[in-house]
Amino acid sequence: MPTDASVPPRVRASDELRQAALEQFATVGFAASSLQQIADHAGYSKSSVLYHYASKEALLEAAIGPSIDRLESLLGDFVAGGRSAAAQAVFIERFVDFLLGNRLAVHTFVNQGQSLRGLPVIERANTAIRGLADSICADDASLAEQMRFGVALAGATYTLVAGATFLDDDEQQFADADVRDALISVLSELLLTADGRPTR
Amino acid sequence: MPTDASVPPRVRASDELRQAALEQFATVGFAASSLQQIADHAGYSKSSVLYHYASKEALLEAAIGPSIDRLESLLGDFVAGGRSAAAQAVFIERFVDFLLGNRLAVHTFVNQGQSLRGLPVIERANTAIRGLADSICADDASLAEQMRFGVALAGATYTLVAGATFLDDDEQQFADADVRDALISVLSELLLTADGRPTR
DNA sequence: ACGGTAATTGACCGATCGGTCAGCTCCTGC
DNA sequence: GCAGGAGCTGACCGATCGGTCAATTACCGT
Repeated sequence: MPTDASVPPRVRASDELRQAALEQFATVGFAASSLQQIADHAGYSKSSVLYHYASKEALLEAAIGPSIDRLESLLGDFVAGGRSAAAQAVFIERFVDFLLGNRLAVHTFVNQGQSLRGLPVIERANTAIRGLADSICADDASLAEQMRFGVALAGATYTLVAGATFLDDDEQQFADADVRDALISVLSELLLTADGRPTR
Repeated sequence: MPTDASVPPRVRASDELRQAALEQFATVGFAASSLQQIADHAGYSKSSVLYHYASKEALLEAAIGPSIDRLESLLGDFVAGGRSAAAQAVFIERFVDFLLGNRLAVHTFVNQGQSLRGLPVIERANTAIRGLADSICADDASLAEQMRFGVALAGATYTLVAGATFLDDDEQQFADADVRDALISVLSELLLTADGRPTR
């Protein structure tokens, strides 16, 4: 009789495994993550992992694919929406929210996008990142201009995503909302070129 | 009789192996680099690798240790030299030169500093990077201020070091000198706070 | 009560991993 | 001429890798 009172709390094994795999991939890397470790971490056997996911590569696809979808969607909206200062500001906000909401996945395909070349899902991620850089950076921009974009995107991503490694432990406890605001302000400062700042 | 006319051109096997290992570690990652691959890439056998270097970890130490030494030295000079705007400008220049001259090693210990935790040489690198962030960033800085530093350092590092993955192939051919100038100007813009810019 | 399917597991496979060891070829000092 | 060390290598070791497979369990509609 209860529509869904007893069913919803149960977590699906495939979801638990996918989450455990994502954490392993992000923290120790795809190559160094064994199916055995992932299974142990999730409380299943290695065979169960391979029952739910056809291969280690399929597990990576399931772990980071959705985040790449969101990035592609974000990128598509931006390309379609023009490059006015207002549109860029909106994009920066959405991009920071994307980073905050997909830290582990972004960490995985940004940090390992080079070493894992050849895997289809990684190629998709690299293509999206490349498109991101191309679309936000005018083709005729000077080298300094391009460098500014590169530093902003890479810096924001790396700071958020790998900050756990290098920042003070104190800073770890900053609320995401504060980090979000600070990051948006720094990115705006770097990326909004419509405010009359010349090449340099 | 010739003092060193015939000897110097010969390259030492240990150097060839160290260089091949560095390239493998930077491009496919430490975990995914096998001693066999490194040996093949350098034109030796796996046994030869283990003759010159006691272990895979010792090979990593030999490959990136010297670069970490230089980073520590750079950091020590900066700490001892005060934090005037002029000193910061000099530091930025030296830091960019360090990045340009140690791309592969920096790529290795920045990108894998988290996943390879526990290896002594990696701990040393992480400590140096942490010291870099602490020393260039005032303790009482606002979150936005700290974020600016984080974005600058991480962005500069990642842009230079992993840029090959995401930047246009066209940009690959920019001369190092041009990249150096552009990067120094962007970093100066972000890091030099003595020019009267307030927190935001 | 029963047939079927989804879920889970341990046993097992070939390949490859980092590392050890004995032996081989040189070159050099005596 | 020869002892000896440096450089280099193939054979080999136990461990672990990703992946296959058959068997077991639990739950389902009929």
